[in-house]
Parts: sequence; C-alpha cells; structure tokens
Amino acid sequence: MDIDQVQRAAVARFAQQGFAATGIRELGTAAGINSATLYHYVGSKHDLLVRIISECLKAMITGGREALSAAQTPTLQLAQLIAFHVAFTATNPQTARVAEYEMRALTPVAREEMQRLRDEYEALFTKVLNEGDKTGEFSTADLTMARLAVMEMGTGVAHWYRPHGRLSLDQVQQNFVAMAYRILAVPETAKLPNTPLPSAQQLPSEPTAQPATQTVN
Amino acid sequence: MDIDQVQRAAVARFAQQGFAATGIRELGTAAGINSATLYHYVGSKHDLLVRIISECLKAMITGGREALSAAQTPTLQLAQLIAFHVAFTATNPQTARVAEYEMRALTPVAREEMQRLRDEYEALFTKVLNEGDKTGEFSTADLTMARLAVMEMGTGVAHWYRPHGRLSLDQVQQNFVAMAYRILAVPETAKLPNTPLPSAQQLPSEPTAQPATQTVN
DNA sequence: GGAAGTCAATCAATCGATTGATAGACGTAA
DNA sequence: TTACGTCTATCAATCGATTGATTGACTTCC
Repeated sequence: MDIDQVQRAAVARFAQQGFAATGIRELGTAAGINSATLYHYVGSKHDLLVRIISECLKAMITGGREALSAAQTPTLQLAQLIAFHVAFTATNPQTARVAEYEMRALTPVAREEMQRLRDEYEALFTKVLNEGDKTGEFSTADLTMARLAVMEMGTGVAHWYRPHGRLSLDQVQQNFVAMAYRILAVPETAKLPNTPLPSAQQLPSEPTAQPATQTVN
Repeated sequence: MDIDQVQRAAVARFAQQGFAATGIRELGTAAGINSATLYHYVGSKHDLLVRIISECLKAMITGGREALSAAQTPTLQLAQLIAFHVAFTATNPQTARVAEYEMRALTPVAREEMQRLRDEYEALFTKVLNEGDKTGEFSTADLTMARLAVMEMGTGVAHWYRPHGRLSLDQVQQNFVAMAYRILAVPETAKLPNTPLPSAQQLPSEPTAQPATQTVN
C-alpha cells in the first residue's frame, strides 16, 4: 500500500460522487485499508484533495510549457497547446474533473493557492493568443472569449472521451486543433503541421477508466 | 415564504458549495425558516434537488424549441439555438450549474429521468447539425465532436459571465454564434442574420447574482 | 528494540429526517 | 356574533445514523 493507491481510490470516488459525499471509511474501503490507516498517509481528507489538485495542475503547467516549446510561431504553438490540453484531459479525465469541480471544497487559503496554479496554466493560452493576434495569424472579435471557448471545449473532452472508443486520441487532437484554428480564423493552408502532437503522461492519481456511460466516442 | 424562495436559497448554496456539502439546517437558515419547515414544502433534500434540475432542464427544452421555430434554415436555426443556449446559461448560471454538476447526487431512478431530459435538449442540437450537414451549409470533420464542442463552450459562459461586465449579453450571443459558425465553416456572407436573437427568462429558482470572482467579463 | 504500518474502538459533532405541539386563518353551523 | 372544527404554516426538541478525526494497542520488518 502506498500513497498513489490511496490517491487513485480517492480520485475515483471524488470524480463519481464528489468530495463532500465521500466518507473517509469509504475511501479506506476503496483503497483496501482501515480509515485510520488513511491518516498515516495523508494528514486529512482535505490534505488529500489538495495533493490531488496540486499535482494535477502542476502537471498541466509543466506539460503545457513543454508543448509550447516544441513550436515557434503562435499558430504552431497553439496547435501544440490545444493538443496537449486535449491529451491531458483525455488521459486523466477523472483527476482533471476533480481538479475542476472540487476546488470549491478547499479552504480559502488552499483555494487561492490552487487558483494561482490554474491562472498560471491559463496564462499559457492567453500568451499564445495575444501573440498570434499581434502577428495577425489569428483573427477574432474578442480574444478573451475565444480563449475561454477554446479551453472550455477542450476540457469537455473529459466528459465523453473513452480510450477505445470510436475516435483515437490522435483523431480527437487533430479535430480540436482544427476547430480552434477555425475559431481563430487560421487559413486552411496553414493547418495541421506535420510536427507530432504532444501526448500526456497518465498521472499517478488517475484511476483505471470507468466504463462509458454515453455512446459518443 | 413560498417554495420559490426555498429553491433560490438552495440553488445559491448548491452552486457555491455543492449539494452534499449543504445541510438542511443551513438551507433553512438561508431561506429564513426552520429546517423542519423545509419538509413542509419539499418532501426531502433529494426531492428539492430533483425539482431544481427538472424545472431547469424543462425550461431549456421549451426555450430551445421556441428558438428553433423562429428560423427556417439550419444555418439560421443554429444561430437561434446557440444564442438561446448562451442566454439561458448567462441568465441562470447558478441553476444551470447545479443542473450540470449535481446530477450525480440523484438516485439512479431520478438520474435516468433527468438524463432523458438532458438528452432531449441535446437532440435539438444534433438535429440542426445533421440537417445543416445534409444541405451542405455546415462542413466539419466530425459532427458529434462539433456538437459537443459547441455546446460545451456555450455552457462555459456560466463560469464567467456577469450581467454588468465588459460585454453585454447580446455581444456574447453574437460572438458565440460567430464562433459556432466558424467551427462549422459557415461562409462569412451568411453570418449574423438580422433576426433578433432570443432571450431567456430568469427561472424562479435562480438566486440573485453573486459577485464576480474573475475579471473576465 | 525501535520504527513503520495497521486496525478496532471511540470521540464529539453533525447529518437528514421526524415528532408533537402551537399559532393563526378560514369556514360554517348554531 | 359566537363557538367549534379544519387546514396550513411553523418550530423546538429529538431520533438514529454517520461524519472526520484520534487514541492506544497490536503486528511486522529491519
């Protein structure tokens, strides 16, 4: 028994029924230990959530930066960033969902700290979009709304993507890059660079995939 | 004291901290009544949630259908539907969020019933997109992914829109219609019909807006 | 022998829900 | 008008169950 197993069990429950609705006894049972033993690994239920969200956001920031550094122009950087965002979300749907939904369960201090990480990640998108707007590669009526729309539709992948569904991860990435390009009016001729799209590591906290509830992917 | 006030107080709490994290005594206090009195209006805490979600989804279905009937071609119908979706989400952000997030707190039976309503609403989008694809007005690599992306980015409006922010609701609607058109490769010349975009009624369950946490809109 | 891991038992606090009772509004028969 | 019955709205008190967390004892391993 190690802390990763505890985190995986926790993420699976938190993603399915929420942080507040999950008791520590239930967490213990899911991890195969007594609820008291859980406190040997994590300081408290709250600390466990902080660990999960913190590691998720830090991995997103690191991965996002790597994706950006793999390209030079805003157009190509956007493709890398979107593709990473989609890959990360598709690879770690449950962890990503917990990091998004359960921020509200944190204490004010912890929430502010996690919000700073979230802001840091979103700043990557803001930067690319601003640069592309400056060079004229992108064209949109409102950069902020475009950023929110592009990020949100990528985040939504967690709701329906399943590893062995109708579409491969690569296909989903390609399609979301294409949709983002369209939103930003990137010319068709510039589309789909032959640079390989980034993948995303599976987090230690990501539990084994749960069976699909929809028949979308 | 009537049931709408109870629902508003409940939605405000559920949206902020979640269904499971909100106690019935807290609900009572927020509504200005004793927790026992709450059971005079609603059968149980769970029934209260069912009412909230059910009324929200039914209003979305009704509003969505009205929006569709206000236009004839898939291109114009899509504009109406997107604009309604955005208007509804911006007008009822907290109720919409509860209806989205707290579906998991429902009993299996109730959840399936609510899921049917959700499916019914999403079918409106599927229908328009399929028709537009058939007539050649829309062009996309994958209709299903386009639908998910368009809906998701509209739903995200609940996270940042504020009534007296930088952008008016009409501006947000225009912009989201434009982005949806771009995703579906609708020619520029066909854009922005002069048909007035639909608004959305504020639900009885929607509490007064909470102060903005971001500085986006 | 001591450090690390584990758990049954237990803590005070809170949970959703119910009880029995009260106060007032309304209708109606005398 | 008075008196009685009925219905709605409300709450303090309380129910058994569960919550997050702690303790002390037991085992295991180096």
